[in-house]
Amino acid sequence: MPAWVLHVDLDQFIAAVEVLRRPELAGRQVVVGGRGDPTERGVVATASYEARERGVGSGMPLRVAARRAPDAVFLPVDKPAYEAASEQVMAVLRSVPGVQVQVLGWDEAFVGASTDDPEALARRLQEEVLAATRLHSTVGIGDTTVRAKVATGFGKPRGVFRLTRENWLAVMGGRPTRELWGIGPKVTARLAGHGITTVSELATADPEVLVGEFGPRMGPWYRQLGRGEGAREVDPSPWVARGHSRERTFQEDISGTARVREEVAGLVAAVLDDVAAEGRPVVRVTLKVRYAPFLTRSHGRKVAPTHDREAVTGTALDLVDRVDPGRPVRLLGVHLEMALPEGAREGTTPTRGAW
DNA sequence: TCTGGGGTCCTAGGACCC
DNA sequence: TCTGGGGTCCTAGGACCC
Repeated sequence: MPAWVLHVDLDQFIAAVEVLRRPELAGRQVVVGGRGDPTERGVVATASYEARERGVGSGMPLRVAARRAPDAVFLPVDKPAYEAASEQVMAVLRSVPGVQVQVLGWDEAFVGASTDDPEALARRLQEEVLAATRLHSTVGIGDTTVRAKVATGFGKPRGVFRLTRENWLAVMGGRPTRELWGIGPKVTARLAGHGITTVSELATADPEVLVGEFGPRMGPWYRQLGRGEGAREVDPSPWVARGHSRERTFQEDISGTARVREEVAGLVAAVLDDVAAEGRPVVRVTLKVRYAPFLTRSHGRKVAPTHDREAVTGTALDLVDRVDPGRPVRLLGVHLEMALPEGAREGTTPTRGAW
């Protein structure tokens, strides 16, 4: 039996979870983001289809969303609720016999399986997730992770779509490179500078041109993306975080070394709690500063592997010395990188989290 | 209109060493 | 006239994704 990769993606995940516990919101314009106050600094995490019709989309400042959809219901981001729903969904997927599950995020996962009828498996996954959680999903079927992920976009909402070596170029060849997973606005522009604007042009691009533009690693990888190639199997091994971070955008810019130190100390304490839960030592401390209006700088320092909270806090506070005391600060962030566990594998292809 | 938060990985350039 | 040079570590920034 042939091996398949299925990409399961929940439809409107965050908005759907909110509507499930507030049925009166069904059919209304719902915008989830920040603390749910559209007069505050913050952006849209998810908008319901009804809100999207008014031009509201992910990443948009809440203030703009409120202007476009003045009648929308604004809700705060409730991370624990989404995590709980996500765990339920993943448990359902894992309960299916003979499949391997690779979680990509709250609302999506790769499912690997050998079957003669991948569409039947896709429908079964959708039905079981719906029955257990009342959440609808779309499934992309592919012979690689890249094709499965892209296929999902053609199945939305609540559908199933198959993309393989046979139909990849017929379906994707004429489309813009931007539609590929991992190609954003910057790379799109750089490709266009070489006359490469479609997927088929990328698939057949001169490898030397791509290496010259993007380097020996990313150049060949982008060409592979254009061909829909990638991993043929899912990786079910447990996720091992490289680091943890906390950052905070202030509703009003702050200033003064004392205030900055106070905020940094609070952020470090929170991240240290996350790190402690994993039991691995800290090996690098990075302080992120966003000055008004929007200039971002980072200052990092490698440290000898340590579990000592005071040492880590001290390093973070030392880094505050690099903050310009004369500029108002809009955001502060602390990132702690941890030592990898013994035997952790290093990636062999460019992997943005999930590839 | 004014730009979140939590992640991952890659690259460039300087320091340092032999 | 001469400006070595390759490898590795560290840091800052960039790009992308959900």
